[in-house]
Amino acid sequence: MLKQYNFKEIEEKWRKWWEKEKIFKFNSKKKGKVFSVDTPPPTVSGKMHIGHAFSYAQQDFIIRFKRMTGNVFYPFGTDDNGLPTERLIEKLKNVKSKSMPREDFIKLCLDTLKEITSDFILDWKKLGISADYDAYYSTIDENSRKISQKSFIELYKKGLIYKKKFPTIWCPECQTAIAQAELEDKQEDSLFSTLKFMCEGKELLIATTRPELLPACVAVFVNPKDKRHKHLIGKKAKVPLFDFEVPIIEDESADIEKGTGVLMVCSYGDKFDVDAINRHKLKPRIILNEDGSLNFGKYKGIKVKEARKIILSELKEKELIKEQKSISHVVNVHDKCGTEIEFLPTEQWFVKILDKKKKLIEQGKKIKWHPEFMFKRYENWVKGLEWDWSISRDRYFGVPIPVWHCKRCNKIILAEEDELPIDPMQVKKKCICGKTAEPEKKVLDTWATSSLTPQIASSLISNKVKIPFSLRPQAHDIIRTWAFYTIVKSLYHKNNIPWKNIMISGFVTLHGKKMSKSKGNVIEPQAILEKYGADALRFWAAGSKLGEDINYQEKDLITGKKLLTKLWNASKFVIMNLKDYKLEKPKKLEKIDFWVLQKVSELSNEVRNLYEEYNIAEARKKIELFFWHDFCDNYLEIIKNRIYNKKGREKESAQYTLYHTLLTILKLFSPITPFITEEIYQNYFKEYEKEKSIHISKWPTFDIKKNKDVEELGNLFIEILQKVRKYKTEKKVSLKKEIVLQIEKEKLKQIGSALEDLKAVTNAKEIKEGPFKIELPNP
RNA sequence: GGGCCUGUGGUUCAGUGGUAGAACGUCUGCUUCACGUGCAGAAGGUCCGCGGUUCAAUUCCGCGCAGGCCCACCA
Repeated sequence: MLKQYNFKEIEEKWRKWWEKEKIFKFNSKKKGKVFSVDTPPPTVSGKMHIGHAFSYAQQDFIIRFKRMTGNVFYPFGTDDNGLPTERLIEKLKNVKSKSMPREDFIKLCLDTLKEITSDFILDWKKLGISADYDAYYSTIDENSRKISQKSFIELYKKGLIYKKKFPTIWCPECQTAIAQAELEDKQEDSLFSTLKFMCEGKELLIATTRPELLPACVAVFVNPKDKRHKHLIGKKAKVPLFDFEVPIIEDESADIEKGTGVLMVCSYGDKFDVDAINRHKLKPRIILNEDGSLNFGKYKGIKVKEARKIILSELKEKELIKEQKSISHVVNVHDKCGTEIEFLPTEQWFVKILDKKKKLIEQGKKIKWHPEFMFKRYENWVKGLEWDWSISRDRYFGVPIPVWHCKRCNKIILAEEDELPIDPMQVKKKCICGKTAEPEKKVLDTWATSSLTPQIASSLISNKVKIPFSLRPQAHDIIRTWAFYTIVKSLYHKNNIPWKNIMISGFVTLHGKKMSKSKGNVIEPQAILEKYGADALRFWAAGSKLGEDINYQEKDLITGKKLLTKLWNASKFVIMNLKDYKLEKPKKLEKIDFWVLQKVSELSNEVRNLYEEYNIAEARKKIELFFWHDFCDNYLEIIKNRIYNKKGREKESAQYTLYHTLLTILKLFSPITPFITEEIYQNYFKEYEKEKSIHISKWPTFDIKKNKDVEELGNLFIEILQKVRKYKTEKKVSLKKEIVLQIEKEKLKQIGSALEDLKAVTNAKEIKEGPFKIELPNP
């Protein structure tokens, strides 16, 4: 100790020591109620990003606090299968999964993950995330696969999972079905063309942005209330360029105001088309392949966007376009790759959710949301659901769906529980009819597994922690996926909520804008760790209200670093002056000492309540204000005289106060800045305190009865001190300049035995009785 | 179009039914004895606008305006 504070050296030292000594290892025998955390398993992606750093830091504050008031189960996992992982591996290894043998690609994924995962996790450790890294899972490991497949089988048996051939949301880039939750908006420029359909020799105008779907047109809708078009109902319309006829049908959904009031229905332009075609039992014309290319005639193999151009120019050539204008509209794209989605009828597996919306909202209500308004986002999402949860993906690297189909009798054969985990591609099964069954090739979407993280985490410790867990921490962007799906699974499997509390972090923005790689406004946490250290980064993350976005500014990290320096220097001073401290409580405490102990005791309780309420920012502010101003600027100045010049009880009283006040400050700060507080604790307090690490020490409590007189004395004392300081500043003299002080009789009486302290800290030559007055002595 | 969030000194943000706070920035001053990465002091705000409830509104309610996020709109 007692040198310059070197965060790099110190943070690395304690990170390694915590790990070696297993300070954060879960111990089911430890006393106290277990606070269990359904830790978010980050998607393996090479590097931690700033949003991770922000939200994991926020959850770690709560968890480190909880550890000081009880027992904690804080596992750690990585989410490393499914589309995001496939895309990562494709990028890292410059391959395409669909152009490789399935087995080879899976092996490449597993091997690559082995290479990169430990480096990836290291970022979390560097940030000081106090998880039990031994309680580790990967969402593709054997145990997770088993739990995930078991869940599939259970839900299938309960009739909550079904398979259906249905036009579903399809990504032509990733060539798989995806779920509603994976859609994103994207603003796109487009041409809005009014085309000439024909009906009984007359032009029938229909506007569209998707002329390439003309060959998939199956009907034309008009509104029965539309006087202009009513007479057309029941007749046929001829599709321009392709010259086939489709029925004109009355349907209320045709908006009289929109476009020309006439609407073409294609298989499939959007969700509306899917519903319309089902409603009228029309026969779809499927013109798209799975890779988004057209499948017929001279357009064979041409991708949608290219085909659109060709068809438009052909329409133009034949003068079939009445009118055309450029518009900008919003289209749905796949969140993983930004590709416009299509609707393709494929056979997929779904979890029933649409008929349980009400129940799912009720479940959400039973959970305590921090902040509360985040529940609304959940509720809105559930209310707006239009599809059952599509869980199958036409990909390779995921948890296999543990079923076989018999082509002869159309039966589904489920894997037995004791075979799990199983890859149906590797195991032959016979149907009872005797025929060899076909293995299911599709895999489960990654959310189908990560929605089981409470079960997976619990299984790591022989299910010693039950569902519901105490807390799910996560960011708000995945309420509609991770939070929602976990609530679904927990309801279906356990008829329970997955956790009692959910805390939701905001985003990190830069100049008010969301950070994103494409915008190029990304700040990397690794660079912050390098320059300012984990404690400073955490201190920054502790400054924002839970759920609110935080606007990144480098100056906030400088503020954090300054706080750490101050904490270091103050501790240095205190410890230096505790060399001859006898560890005993003096028989009688000086009044000012009692005043500070009383304050720190109150602070400890307040901060405890704030942490309990997830109000980290307020807790940080309270500790900071007390530490910097009450403790450093005032108290340390006041007791310097007694420390330097006195002996015996007067000094011991100050030493006792210094010891307990500093230790308390360190403990209160320790959830936020774990490294520096551990360093100071280990350097001095460890010798006298029982606990091996400050992070497993008890939350400080004081056996102090609040004394109003002492509080008033303290306030008066500080008021006088401030007046003296102001006087000296205005006179432009040093704060150490000697003065003569005059104080009213009443107040002198109140100050009583603290007069000596007052005299010393104001450097008063004498304190006289009389109307309040400050004077510089005559030269 | 619907839902939610935000709007407070130059900047970033706390906060409260009764004189408005912090950090940074700015200005002035102060260095033997933890820290000048410090200490002391100061300047700086019709708390987005308009209504309503109230003895009292920056705070509660309603309506606007502005920004953000999510959803819907893709004829």
